[in-house]
Amino acid sequence: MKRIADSTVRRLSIYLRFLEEFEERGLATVSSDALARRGGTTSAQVRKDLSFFGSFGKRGLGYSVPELTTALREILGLGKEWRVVIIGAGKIGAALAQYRGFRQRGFQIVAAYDTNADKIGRELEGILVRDMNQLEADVAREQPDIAVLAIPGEFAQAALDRVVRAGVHAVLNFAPIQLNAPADVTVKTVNMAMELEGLTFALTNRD
Amino acid sequence: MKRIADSTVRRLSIYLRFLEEFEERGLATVSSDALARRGGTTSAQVRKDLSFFGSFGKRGLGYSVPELTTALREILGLGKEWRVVIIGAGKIGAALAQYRGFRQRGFQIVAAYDTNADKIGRELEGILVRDMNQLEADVAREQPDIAVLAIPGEFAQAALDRVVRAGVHAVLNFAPIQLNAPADVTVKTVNMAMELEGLTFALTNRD
DNA sequence: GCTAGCTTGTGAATCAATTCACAAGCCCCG
DNA sequence: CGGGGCTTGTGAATTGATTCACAAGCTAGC
Repeated sequence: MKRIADSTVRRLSIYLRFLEEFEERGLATVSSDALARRGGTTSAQVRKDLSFFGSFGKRGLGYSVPELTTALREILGLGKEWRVVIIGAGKIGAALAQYRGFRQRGFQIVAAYDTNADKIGRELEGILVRDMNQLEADVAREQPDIAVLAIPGEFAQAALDRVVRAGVHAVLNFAPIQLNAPADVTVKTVNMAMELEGLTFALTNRD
Repeated sequence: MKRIADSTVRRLSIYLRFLEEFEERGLATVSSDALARRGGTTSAQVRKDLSFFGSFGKRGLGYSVPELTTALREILGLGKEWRVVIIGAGKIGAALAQYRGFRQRGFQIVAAYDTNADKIGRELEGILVRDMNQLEADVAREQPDIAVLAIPGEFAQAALDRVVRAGVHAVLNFAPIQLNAPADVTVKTVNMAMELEGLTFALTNRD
């Protein structure tokens, strides 16, 4: 398949959210223009994005809301239940563990890990906190799909290396640091410091 | 000034982080190539990014680490102390309130707000939780620069409208929802669901 | 079953971002 | 104090993403 741009995938995510909203409101069909308006983009963009994956609409009518919803779920890989482990049972780990959208969208949090003896054995929002030393053995047995790094920056690269070596191919990183991973591993970093600097830049260079 | 792309600003943030690292290690100068290698980009990209803002290097030698650090801080608007309010004193609000990088980089958290009577008046990581009803009066008096939305999606647009009406021009949104704001307000959204879907897309369409 | 009115899907055109490539400039060494 | 070895800064070229624009196709109404 032709390489799909990151920006396209992000927009597909957005469209899916709107489709779910439309579905709730009982709409049967939706036009590329309606989707575009709702999402602050253009109808041509919507159609182009979808065209990478096939033909989902009916000319003159638009897209069937349930059909396009299903198609997007499939494209985004939301058809199966994904197993997630959280590395780090601190405040961020806790916020993630209780995040509704996680379970709602078919992500099952298998376990959390920490090195702090006070935390190991306790529960974090109903999820058992395990000893980081068990990580490799557990991953080999339970084959989680995604690891979430919720630990300080100075430990993040080492933790990434460990989960990668153990066989995880997708990592969501909350540590404010640039990580290096092999090409067959996808890493997405959520870096609050960077977002804040985007804001201060905008504030400083306004008008 | 020519409009600067978002991607450029993000990279400047990254460079700044590396420069701080280099400064700690005591390096006096750094070449665009060294910065590029550290950050997974190209030396031409680094030079082009910087060239939008001026000329910071010496040919044949590279960039003075402290000088470029200072220049980037200035460009990104990190020269002053910014005042931040957190809307929502739940788990995410708590994780943000205790986030080290926040204070370290000159962001002062002024207050948190919630509508839940049980939370109002308590402290969240040392920050007073105030009644959401006071928001407008407080903002008028204290003039915070940035509002962070750490509330469920269904309340986010209303909260955004309120902080904007009160005079805030920069918002960091953690609610998993697309927000609409006037052109003179910058909104950055951190949407975990979207990042996760980027991962499942990659996992699904791998090889 | 024909026409009017929409809306899709997609090449072509435009706009934006990245990479190339090289003259200009600086430093160090002899 | 002149030449060799680097590295910057930047137009030009390339690559990538978005927007345009229109033929093709569907629906509804009569």
